[in-house]
Amino acid sequence: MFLHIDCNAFFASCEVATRPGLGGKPVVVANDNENGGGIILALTAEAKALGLKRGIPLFQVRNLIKMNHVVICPVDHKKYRRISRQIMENVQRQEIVQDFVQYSVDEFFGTLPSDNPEELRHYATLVKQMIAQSTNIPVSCGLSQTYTLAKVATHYAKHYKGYDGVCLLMPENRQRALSLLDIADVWGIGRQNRAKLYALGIHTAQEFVNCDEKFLSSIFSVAGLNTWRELRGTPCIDLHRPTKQRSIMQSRTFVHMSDNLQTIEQDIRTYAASCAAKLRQQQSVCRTVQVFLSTNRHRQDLAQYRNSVGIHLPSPTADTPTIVKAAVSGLHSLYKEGFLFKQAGVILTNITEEEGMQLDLFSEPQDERHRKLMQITDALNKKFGDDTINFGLSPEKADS
DNA sequence: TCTGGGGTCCTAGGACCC
DNA sequence: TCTGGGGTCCTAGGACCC
Repeated sequence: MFLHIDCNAFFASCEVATRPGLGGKPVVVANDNENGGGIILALTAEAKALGLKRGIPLFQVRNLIKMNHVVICPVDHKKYRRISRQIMENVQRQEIVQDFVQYSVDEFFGTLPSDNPEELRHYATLVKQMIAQSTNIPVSCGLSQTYTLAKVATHYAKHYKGYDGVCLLMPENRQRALSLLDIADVWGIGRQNRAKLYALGIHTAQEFVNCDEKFLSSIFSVAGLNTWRELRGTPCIDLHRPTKQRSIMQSRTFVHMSDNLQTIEQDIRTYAASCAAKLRQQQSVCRTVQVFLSTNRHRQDLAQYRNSVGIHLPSPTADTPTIVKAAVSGLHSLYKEGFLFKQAGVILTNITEEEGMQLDLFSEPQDERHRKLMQITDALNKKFGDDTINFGLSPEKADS
């Protein structure tokens, strides 16, 4: 049986677990910036009870937050990654769950070697209790015959108190569970597919399951069909993924809209440099540097422009100056006067292993001095903090 | 005033080959 | 009436996820 473990309101739970005095209080985690922007990313049950929701901008609920003394915690991804790793290690050490994989910072999958409902429930409860004791993070567990069905089970474990955080979805109660589930709540059905299905009069997961396979394959891609098969009890999702990232991205929404190429360029340099550092951390090189630039899509009263460009490097590299230079040239090719920009970012793609990288016949071999410089920079930043040494962050020094 | 920031995979279509 | 017929590779963009 497949097991799915989902941390409840993970970011908010992490704050409550690590900051004394927050227990029982309404707490929201938001990517607040100095200007008061940002949106709610996670919230405790007490905050939900006040009518707050994930995804809404803080400025819309300032009064509600003030009146009810809601605690706002700035988002702290480092902390969440640390706690996530603890959970992972603790579950592995317990040796109950097999084929254990981390799916995201707050979700895990695995299998349990039993068909006996009571045994399964017992094991899942043990795992849940162990996580609560060792990290103070409440989790919900779902068990069923496929990953997708296990996530359905977790949905019920979360929303019905009677399950006490552990829900077992067996074939005999599957039809009932899927009849009560909105198709939009199924893993793999996003906004577009939901709209298509609603338009066809299909609203519940069971109605989707009842569809003819041939008919569905004319509307959906393989991903949609896999979801259909998984809901019918046939496992066909593989969660095995390469450990190294295949793209590395950094972007920001600006506090103030800007048409100033110089300041945007500064930001792009910073993003490109930190992407390059991440790339070296996983011992990889990239062949393409993508840059994107966008106006504020929420301001339909202003002229809109968004565009992106991919710069191909002559040979795969993780060299900061090379990547920064490419990103800057990409930005210059995108930039247009007469628009107020709100967001920009850099994405490194075409990532391969540093070992055995292919050199272009006509390109210069990687400058050994550059490599040394990168190594020393990374070592110093690791020892003394991320911003000890920066690269090419001021235009006049870009090529030095 | 004010609306994250990351990721993955798939597909359609164009360029190019013989 | 009727304008080859396969292939491969690459890329941008779209769909999904958290």
